[in-house]
Amino acid sequence: MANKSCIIRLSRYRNALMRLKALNFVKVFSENLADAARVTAAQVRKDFSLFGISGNRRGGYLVEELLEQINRVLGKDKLQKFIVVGVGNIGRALLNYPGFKKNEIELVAGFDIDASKHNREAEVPIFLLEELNDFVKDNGIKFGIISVPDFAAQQILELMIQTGIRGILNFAPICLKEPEDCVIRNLNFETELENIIYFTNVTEKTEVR
Amino acid sequence: MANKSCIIRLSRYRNALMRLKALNFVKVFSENLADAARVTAAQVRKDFSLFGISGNRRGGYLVEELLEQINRVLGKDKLQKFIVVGVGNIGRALLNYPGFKKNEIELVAGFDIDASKHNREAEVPIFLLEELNDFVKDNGIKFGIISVPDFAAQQILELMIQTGIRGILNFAPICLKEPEDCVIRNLNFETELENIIYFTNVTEKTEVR
DNA sequence: CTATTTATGTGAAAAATATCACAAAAGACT
DNA sequence: AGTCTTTTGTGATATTTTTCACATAAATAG
Ligand SMILES: NC(=O)c1ccc[n+]([C@@H]2O[C@H](COP(=O)([O-])OP(=O)(O)OC[C@H]3O[C@@H](n4cnc5c(N)ncnc54)[C@H](O)[C@@H]3O)[C@@H](O)[C@H]2O)c1
Ligand SMILES: NC(=O)c1ccc[n+]([C@@H]2O[C@H](COP(=O)([O-])OP(=O)(O)OC[C@H]3O[C@@H](n4cnc5c(N)ncnc54)[C@H](O)[C@@H]3O)[C@@H](O)[C@H]2O)c1
Repeated sequence: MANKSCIIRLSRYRNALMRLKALNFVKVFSENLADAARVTAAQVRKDFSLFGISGNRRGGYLVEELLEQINRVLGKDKLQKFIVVGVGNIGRALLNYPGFKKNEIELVAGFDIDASKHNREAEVPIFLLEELNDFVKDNGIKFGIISVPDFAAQQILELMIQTGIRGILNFAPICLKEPEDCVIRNLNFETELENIIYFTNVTEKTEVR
Repeated sequence: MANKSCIIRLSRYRNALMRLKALNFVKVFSENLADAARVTAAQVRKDFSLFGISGNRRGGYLVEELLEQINRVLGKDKLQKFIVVGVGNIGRALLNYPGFKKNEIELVAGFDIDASKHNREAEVPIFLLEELNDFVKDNGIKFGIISVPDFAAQQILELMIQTGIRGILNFAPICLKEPEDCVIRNLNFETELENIIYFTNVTEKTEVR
């Protein structure tokens, strides 16, 4: 089975292809995609090979066709709906972001315990947490985003699982455990910053060669 | 040299240790840290071994001491200052987040081309983009965050490099290339969501075993 | 129509990363 | 003081991931 980094790369190829398409490009070479995704050309071709995606020898790949094939792999052939729990700074930023819609991702509703965030008339409605269960079940939602404070994250995870959510992006700085039948990706900005700090310092020291 | 995932894990161990410390725990075992970071105990010990971090056979590790050692590795023994370019939804969320301060990370200023975002009296001041160069040089800032729209990202990267910034977290959905002497981490929410969509669908299909 | 060029597709090789498994150290118990 | 128990620390081993390198197919040119 494909691994996580492989799928990240597919997303990046896709991103590049969308831009090329917008510029009316017809063909693209593994070399080009490699540049866009910051990997080697061999990696690009190997990734495609894994999913049986093929181009034309000598002619490279047709942008339109390749995009379609990647879309199929990534489940972008249909709109994917997410709900957001925790409508604070991050939650709001996500709900306001217009870029998702262009990519077959839709954040359909927000949920919060704070009644002052409640607004069922908004373009993307914000409901009370108690309404989560019914909403998810009625609308067959499979995906959720956790953007509540750390101490509430585990509890929200359990609630989401109960309602039937199967894939979660977690912004709380707690490493949530993947239950049996659910995929979780923990994103921690602080960890990202610490990574940058470490590698910046290391390369500075290493440079004295 | 340590790799990226290894440093991510160190951050996670650190996060867990901070919580244990707050609860007045004195000792911790590799098994405990493994649980917190969702890895194996052998991995934890191997990671420590790589940095010459050692505990007491039989006695595990002393929380306080271990924390200090990890802090040293991660550069958390002194405050690390970041600037943020692009004070929109994401930029604002970051600048408002109080959690960074507790972890020796400080976002010291924001910069934006939009004059209406400008506010040099705010707790964290927001300056005009033109002021970036002097500010970074005068204050010896090494780290930056890019949270401008995708079309502006490359240009901001180049500007940051010129001013002397050496480590960057990029939120724009463009895979920026690492220049020679600079570390860049590209974070793309859409890619993260696509990852979740893919693996949720795959595990659903795989489950029919 | 044949030769040449060029980019793909993919096994084989190499490199990177994670796991195993167990000797060694140190506290606990008698 | 000696034995037992438990957990670390780390070479050896296994697995995963990436890169290499080249045969193969298609397009172009002569
Ligand atoms: N803002 C940042 O830049 C940033 C940086 C790093 C990490 N994070 C993490 O991301 C998460 C969200 O951050 P934020 O800045 O948006 O926080 P925030 O405090 O602005 O918003 C949190 C929201 O969650 C709601 N909430 C609290 N408990 C809830 C519950 N049980 N159920 C439903 N809603 C609940 C609150 O009412 C609030 O609206 C936090 O875990 C934070 O640690 C944020
Ligand atoms: N908000 C989200 O949830 C989300 C999700 C995915 C990706 N992103 C990406 O993160 C980045 C920031 O998103 P956002 O929602 O905060 O956008 P935003 O539009 O709210 O804010 C962008 C800010 O950048 C400023 N800006 C524009 N050009 C600039 C320049 N050349 N120099 C300095 N400032 C400049 C604008 O004035 C604005 O204040 C974007 O690249 C976006 O694609 C955001």
